[in-house]
Amino acid sequence: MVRTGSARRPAERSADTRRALVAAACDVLRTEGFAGATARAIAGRAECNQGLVFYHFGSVMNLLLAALDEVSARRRDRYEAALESVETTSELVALAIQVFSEDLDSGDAAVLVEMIAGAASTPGLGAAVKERIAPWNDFAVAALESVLGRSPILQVVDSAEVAHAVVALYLGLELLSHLDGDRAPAMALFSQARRLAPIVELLGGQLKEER
Amino acid sequence: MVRTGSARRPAERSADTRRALVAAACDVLRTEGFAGATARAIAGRAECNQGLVFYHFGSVMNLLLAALDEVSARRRDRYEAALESVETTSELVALAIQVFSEDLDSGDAAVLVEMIAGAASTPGLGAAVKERIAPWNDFAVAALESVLGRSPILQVVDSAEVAHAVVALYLGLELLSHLDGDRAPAMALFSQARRLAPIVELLGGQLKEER
DNA sequence: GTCTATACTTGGATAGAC
DNA sequence: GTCTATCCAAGTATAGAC
Repeated sequence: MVRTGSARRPAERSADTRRALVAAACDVLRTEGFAGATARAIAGRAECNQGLVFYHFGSVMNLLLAALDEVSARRRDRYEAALESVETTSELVALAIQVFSEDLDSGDAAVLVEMIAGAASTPGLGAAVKERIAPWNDFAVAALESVLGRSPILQVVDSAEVAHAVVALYLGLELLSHLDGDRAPAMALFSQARRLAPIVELLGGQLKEER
Repeated sequence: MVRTGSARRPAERSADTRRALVAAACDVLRTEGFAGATARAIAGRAECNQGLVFYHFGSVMNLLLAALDEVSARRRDRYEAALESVETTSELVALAIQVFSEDLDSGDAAVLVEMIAGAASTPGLGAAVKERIAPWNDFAVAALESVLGRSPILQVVDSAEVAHAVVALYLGLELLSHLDGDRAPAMALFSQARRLAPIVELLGGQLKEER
């Protein structure tokens, strides 16, 4: 018989606590920002003792990086799965909008932004965050190239640079939505993008007949 | 005879100190981020006593807001002056690139980003920052409308939404450049935009002959 | 107006009991 | 593994001397 709930085997309890702390770290980063992400605030949110932050992660910074890892891994999986089903520019735009919306709602984008903006305050944190951002950029490049692969549009724009712009736009929209406490402007932009996608498709010579 | 340097009339010394603290606050926000912008760090950078932060501004947060005011006012003046001489889309893009580059180099963009990202950690700060962002958005809208005024392009995109996207892109590019310690990707994007501007001009029916 | 000194608070981190 | 208690450093803010 396997017991459930809070009374489990030690190894499981430990894993539960780690998970709770990581989840709480994401939560606090989202709601209180990097400057508010203290050991006590996070442990309080996880409803566990403050000392456990240091027992499990050694330092607050390591816990925050673990939170960033968690978010990065979760999103990469989501992105890659979604990308499989995309072939046209319109579909890519729809996917991007879907994924952006999810990240704004879940707070994953906020975690990313707070860690990037907070990186300035701790030596070495910048490099660690940078490593964890790379997959997001790589995904954007891959997504663009999988769709624009043989399109003449690549003769006029560079996919790596467009990907960089898309990531920047993503981060900036999160900053503004979070400040406003209002996702409406981002959503309005998305619906414009949705309407414009077929036009880009046309310009790129990606009419359905040509595939 | 007017004395210069550090020995001046009391009122001038006071103003000098305030200016030094505001400048130091910008500097620290840029290099240490919001979380590193403490009274001691700022006073140290200004080479004055820590207690003067509270004498002149009452609290660290007020000083940071004064720094944001300073940056906002300075940039608004710069933008408005530059906007006067702009008529075509190509000119607008060139202006935007010029202004973006200046803000990345001077660190004004970093001040803005750090204050927005840091706003989450202090109740009430979000609203204060939001007020100070409004002019930036207003400028972007005015710039777009002054150029696209009678262009048919406004029948397919909304200038307020495009302006929002431009501001978001601006903030996102700052986040990424700052993390990378490298403005090259942003600059590469700018040069792409410069090449693409004439195409947009063409699509928008803004050929020189038509003016 | 500025400086020194200091009260008070919060946060990172560790030791030791359970 | 978790909790209590505690140390120490850093931060905000104020009082009082100059």
